[in-house]
Amino acid sequence: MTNIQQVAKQAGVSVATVSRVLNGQNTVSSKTRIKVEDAIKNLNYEPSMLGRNLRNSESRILLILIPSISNPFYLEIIKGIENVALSQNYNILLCETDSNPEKENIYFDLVRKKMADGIISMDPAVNIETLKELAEKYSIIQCSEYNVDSGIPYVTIDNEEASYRAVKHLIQIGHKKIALMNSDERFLYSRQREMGYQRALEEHGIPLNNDYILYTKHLGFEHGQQAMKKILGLHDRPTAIFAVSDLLAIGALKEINASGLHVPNDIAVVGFDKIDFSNMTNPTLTTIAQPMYKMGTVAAEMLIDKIRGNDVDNVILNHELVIREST
Amino acid sequence: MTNIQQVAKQAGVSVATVSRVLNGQNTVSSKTRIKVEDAIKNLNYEPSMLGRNLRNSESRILLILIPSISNPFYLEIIKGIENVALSQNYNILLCETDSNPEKENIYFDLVRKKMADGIISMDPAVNIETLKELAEKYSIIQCSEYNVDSGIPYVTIDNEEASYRAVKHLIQIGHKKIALMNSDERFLYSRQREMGYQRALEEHGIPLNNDYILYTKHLGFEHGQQAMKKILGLHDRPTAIFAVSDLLAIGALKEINASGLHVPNDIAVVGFDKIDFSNMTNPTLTTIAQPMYKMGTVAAEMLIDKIRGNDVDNVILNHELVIREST
DNA sequence: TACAGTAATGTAAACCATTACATTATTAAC
DNA sequence: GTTAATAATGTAATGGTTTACATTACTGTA
Repeated sequence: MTNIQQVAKQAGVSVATVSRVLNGQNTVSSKTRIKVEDAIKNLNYEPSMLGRNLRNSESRILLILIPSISNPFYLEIIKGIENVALSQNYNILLCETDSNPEKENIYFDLVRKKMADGIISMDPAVNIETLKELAEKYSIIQCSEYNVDSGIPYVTIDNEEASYRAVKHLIQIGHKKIALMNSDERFLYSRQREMGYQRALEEHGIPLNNDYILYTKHLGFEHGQQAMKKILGLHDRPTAIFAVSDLLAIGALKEINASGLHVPNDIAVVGFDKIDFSNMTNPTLTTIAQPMYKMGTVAAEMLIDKIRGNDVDNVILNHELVIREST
Repeated sequence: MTNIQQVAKQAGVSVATVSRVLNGQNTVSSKTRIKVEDAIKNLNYEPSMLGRNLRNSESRILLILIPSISNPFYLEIIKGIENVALSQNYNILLCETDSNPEKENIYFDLVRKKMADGIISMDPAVNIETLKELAEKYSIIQCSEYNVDSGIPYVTIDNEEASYRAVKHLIQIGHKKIALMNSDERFLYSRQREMGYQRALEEHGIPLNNDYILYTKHLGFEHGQQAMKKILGLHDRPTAIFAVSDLLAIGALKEINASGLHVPNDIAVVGFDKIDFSNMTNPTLTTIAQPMYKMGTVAAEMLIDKIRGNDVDNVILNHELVIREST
């Protein structure tokens, strides 16, 4: 494998000059530049990132922590991150934690060992204590899920308001018996969305009914089905479901269909996220659109900024209610 | 940031000894080992992958080339790859090419620049000439889609046979007018699946009808919808659809539902891949299950083997017909 | 006690590029 | 033609490991 010394020798210059040509510095005379470029072509030389990275003490790799790659919610975010990263000569390492602390730690080690320059964490179940500790030495951003008092910069949406709007929409089209299919109260977004749900009900004088609030362990399709089974078993069945994730909503949809009831005539359903699939179901799903791509680009910009040593501010992005066939 | 010299100094030994402790070599006396371990703990030392990688001329990163991260077909494969990779101390760089040669080239550069130790290509639209050239110098495996004469090792399934079985199933439950919703004939899997389709028809004395064979540009949901629209417009409508991808099939399903027809009573539908979502549709989708996770693990094992300098053989995995509500 | 043989440790080069600083070449001005 | 100023190039250290080879410390035996 050719290295920079061999190029220098072939071109009859010093390695410093070759390096300068490589990095596009303008202190090289065009005569020598051409000599060097010829030598590079001749020898088929490709500069080694290994040497460069060591010298520059950087890996040019960004870590993306997600709980599960199967949740399409993250896909658009990742695309956003990737585009910004690539444009700045960074690459991304996608890390699926399965919300498993051990796996998480393997990935944290990558940044400790200089294999990664920073982290964008999207895992709601991340070990926040470790993350805080890590954030003292390394560049870290939280995306979507965050912790207010951690001091770690984040980009997210206003979950409380989004949830409020979804529920208000259901109320406005005449529903009074509205169930909330929530995830796990450990997560901030879950608590915030529940608050929005409560606020909408209160504002319209609808009393809270605890039978109508369900929690699921995970945001998977099957969990939506299970939760919906419980709801269908209630003696006083709700006429509308607000699920905090499209996957849950799609599970609910499936279960309602299976029970012979009709959406939206018998039960209306609202989801959250506007994943691609929410448009492929029958009926299509009313949902809250998160600006996922944008969230990704912002997160990546924040992280790269932080890596460069700048201070970055938190960002709250706008959401949108998308009304489709399920309501 | 502490380095190995500082640890050596603190422990009162040489860097070689520290390195030996780090790499678990057994030529270190337990007395010194303890000294070194104490120093490591004291100084909070973490070995730098940058130095190590340079010295070892490796990056411990594997490149995964996929056309689109949005196609769930790849997700399980990726999980398989990742598990094997992690267990062998490799990390994976997920690269979405969008079947765009420029983007592809950015990623190829990573291996040229030693930023990656090898490639698993899953992109049917990959530039095979470049890939072949690259394969002479670097370790490369093709997964799912492959090229017979490229000399690049691959892991895949028997597409012709799988397709044959899917169509035969449709024939056995009484269908004679069976449409094939194919992708692009440029791709080997596409040609192979068409051959399986033809063989099944021939074997049962059903004449080929070219109106029943459609091609789509991409494997997306919308392309399935569009193709289905065309099919529904035929004066002699088929009674069954075999789509070469679940996403296409789901698009078809949606379109059939929208037109007021019933699946499977009016039109039966078979997909391909058994992605998670194929079980969430209404009705659930009959499909060919590819052993995606297994395919991933095998691909990763092959690649790591190749990186180690061993020769590897091609692998053909088994598929399975999963009969569900849509037929 | 001396010596061979083995176990433990150390020295220094290698991996490859970048860059502060030093040196040499060139240009401009008088 | 000299000198000063600037442009172009070179030298050598640096980043952090690993490891072949060299050296030293130990063990057991005669």
